[in-house]
Amino acid sequence: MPELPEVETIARGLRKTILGKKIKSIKLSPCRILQNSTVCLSNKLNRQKITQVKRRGKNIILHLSGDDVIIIHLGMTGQLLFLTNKTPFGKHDHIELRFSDNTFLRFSDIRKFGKFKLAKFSPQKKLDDLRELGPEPLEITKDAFIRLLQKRKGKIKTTLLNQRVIAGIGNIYADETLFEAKIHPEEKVCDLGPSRLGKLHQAVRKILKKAIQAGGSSVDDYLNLEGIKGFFQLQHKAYGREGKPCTRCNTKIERIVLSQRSSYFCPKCQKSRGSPPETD
DNA sequence: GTCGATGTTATCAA
DNA sequence: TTTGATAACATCGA
Repeated sequence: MPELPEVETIARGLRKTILGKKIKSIKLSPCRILQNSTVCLSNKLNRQKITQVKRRGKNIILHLSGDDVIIIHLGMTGQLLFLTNKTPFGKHDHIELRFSDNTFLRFSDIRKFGKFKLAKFSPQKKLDDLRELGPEPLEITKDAFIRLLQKRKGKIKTTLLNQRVIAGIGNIYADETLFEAKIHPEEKVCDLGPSRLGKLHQAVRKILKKAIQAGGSSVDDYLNLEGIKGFFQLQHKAYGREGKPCTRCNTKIERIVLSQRSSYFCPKCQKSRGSPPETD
């Protein structure tokens, strides 16, 4: 499931493989992933160069030589693959850009929750798809993070998953982050207090950075551009570890359902304890 | 062969 | 305003 570290890994790969290349042709099988008409897409993309590759939350943004951008969201099972040989379209392959040096960028998506969209870019106006996103977790300062979260009413896990609050965190990194910060997923954000929110900010930075270094987590189907797995799943301490011993205290990791998703946590390390008295 | 789990976002209801 | 449920979709495993 591509979250910030996986998407960042892919964006870095794209800069190494397709930056500056010219689109020669495009191949697509119409489906809901495509947000534009196929005719319009082919016409507009032809002969354009990839001038910039960016990431915002879980979105990849390819800037083109005109004032167009391609916005890609991988959903749950979306994959981007860089190919140097012509290989036939499989059942789950949906879009392919062919570059003038006969290399290819292919978008595959088993469950078709991904998005591929061509949009107009202007430096003044934020793109529709990105406007509602909260700040980048690796860019926001500790003070701003605390101020941002203090306003929220819900449970901390649900809040971390909300892209409008903070962008790029999904189920895996929410669980890993809360484990690192020793916070129970069901704890109310407003009960955490500035000191524990500060710890959480630190944990978010630590976990996301380590995950990017490891090339992301390959839980069932994530692969990078070259088709290679990430390594961070080997360092997961909470996610997917129900019944296994906590790496800190040996207590069995528990699983509960929150916002219709699994939440894994250590019942001993991550006790709900409300706001401790603040000394300052 | 059926059913539940997987987890992202848009949309709609409360 | 905010939260919660549901649908979109395909595969895997019990």
